[in-house]
Amino acid sequence: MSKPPLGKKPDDEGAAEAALIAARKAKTARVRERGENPFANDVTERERGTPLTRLAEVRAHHDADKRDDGRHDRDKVAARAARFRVAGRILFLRSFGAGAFVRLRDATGELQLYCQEPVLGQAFSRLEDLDLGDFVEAEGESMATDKGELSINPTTIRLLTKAHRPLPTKTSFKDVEQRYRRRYVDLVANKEVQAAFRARTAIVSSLREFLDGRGFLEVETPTMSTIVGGALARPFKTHHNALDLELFMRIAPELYLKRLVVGGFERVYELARCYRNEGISTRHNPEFTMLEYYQAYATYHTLLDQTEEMLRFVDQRLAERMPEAHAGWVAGRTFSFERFCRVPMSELVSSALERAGLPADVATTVGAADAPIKEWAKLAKGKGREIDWANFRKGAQKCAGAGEALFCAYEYLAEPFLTRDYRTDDGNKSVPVFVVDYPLEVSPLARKKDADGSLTDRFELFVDGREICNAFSELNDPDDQAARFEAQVEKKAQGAEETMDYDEDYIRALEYGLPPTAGFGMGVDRLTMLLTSSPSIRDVILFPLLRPEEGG
RNA sequence: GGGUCGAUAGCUCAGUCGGUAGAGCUGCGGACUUUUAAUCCGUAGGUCCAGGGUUCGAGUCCCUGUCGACCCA
Repeated sequence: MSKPPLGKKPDDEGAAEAALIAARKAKTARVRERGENPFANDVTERERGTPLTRLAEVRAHHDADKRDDGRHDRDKVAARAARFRVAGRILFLRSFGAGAFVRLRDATGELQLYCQEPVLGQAFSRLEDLDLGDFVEAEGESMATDKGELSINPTTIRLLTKAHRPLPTKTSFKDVEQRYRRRYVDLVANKEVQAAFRARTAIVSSLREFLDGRGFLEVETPTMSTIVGGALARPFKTHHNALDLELFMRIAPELYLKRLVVGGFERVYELARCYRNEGISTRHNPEFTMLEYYQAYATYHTLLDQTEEMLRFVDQRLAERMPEAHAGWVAGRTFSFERFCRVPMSELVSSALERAGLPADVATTVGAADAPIKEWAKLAKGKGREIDWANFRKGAQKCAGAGEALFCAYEYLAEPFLTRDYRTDDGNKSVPVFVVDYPLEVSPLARKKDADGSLTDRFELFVDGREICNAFSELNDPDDQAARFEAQVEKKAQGAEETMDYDEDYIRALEYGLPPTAGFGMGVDRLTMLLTSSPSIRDVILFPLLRPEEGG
């Protein structure tokens, strides 16, 4: 690292922080003067002659020595005492005249050292060079204090890694922006943060387990492509120099995965990092992870059942792997997976109208100049339903056909009230709702219903009012697909930004034959938010996109 | 894009009516041999987000901007 130019402040450090860092560096120098390495490396059994024991293993060794209150019995621990070499980060440091408590943490848990001058001898003075946040190694017999705290009574202790920057104090680290910018500090300082990310990993691995167990093949498809497809969203652009090619980061893996079904992989899935050049909010990060899977010889009905199964499976696995945290999250949940509802979109609209006390033709006449919107608003308000009439009307006026109008009506009349309208029998929790049978116009890749060509064999799942899954029976008629691409190109020509490109190679693939197939997509980030009761997507993405720091 | 709230010590936060910048924790020095947010004594630490305005005087009032959080689209 180079030094900052003269006259410029080093980073954003104030003088006070610089002083804290200088004080720690002085300790580093003292350690060096003693001939010790403040960034030691010789920690393995090969160098030390004894194995390093994880903190949880020390606890496990004395598991049977616990009293009824969960503390440790001094005599029992003494009877089973053994010598351990342990290492970890100092989370807590308190010294007395001739004694000191040092609480260590490693990935498995925490354990304290009870350091005594008579036992450590000259090495006791080394404690002066230790700070909160340092990594240390200690070796000694296990013991319990009078207060029943399992401890190590070290005969040796040494610094492994000096932390030059102070960790936040026990008042904790709450500045939300800094927590995201310095996630490494957030993870140390805020315990529940680690739990959310461990949950994310557990969720992803149980999704794999679920699909692998059903004969799905996990694949990886391109994240850069010359064509934008598979969803409706604005892409990021990039450039390949050697080929002088403008490329787009993928917004969805869909079209590649279906090509693989054409090729004979009848069940494929991808945990796909996707990129969408859109706003940032508590539910949106520019890069996010989507699970998509495709299953030949299945329909969206198959996937309705499978989705319920999958969500229950994942939640069950999470409960098994993180029982304590899971119990806490479940207690905070306002939804339940006990029962799911399946309702056609048109029915959602008509029943929403009924619940709001509105006439049946609202959806078709809201765009008209003489629509009695004030009157309707009054009616709906009387039923406790605040509808965004201004935007509803604007949206309705832009609708090209009956399908778009139905979708618009659903968006404003029904979707905002899903959690209110669909509840468990006791009324305490919301019930997840499958919104079934989407209009053709808003579903450019889904198969038309055989019985009604204005609708598609498609559903979305809303849990707790949030969209989690999108799935449909795939459109496999190449001519129909070509016509839908053309409609998208037409929209783009008229200025629409969220459209798909015409993908000739995909049409060619369909011409070779895509068997009847059902496809499924789910936001992994949003699922994790849901299961861990996290209010923001940034709580489940380790390094969310942030504006760069000044001078950084 | 619109609205609400916020930015003061390394961290968490006070700051009254506009009148010398505060606390706890952290740090540093000291006391203390079983602490769990220890306790006690001492001490250090500030571009009050930036710019402009009002005023004898602005952390405080006004305007503009930057950044952030939340809600809505």
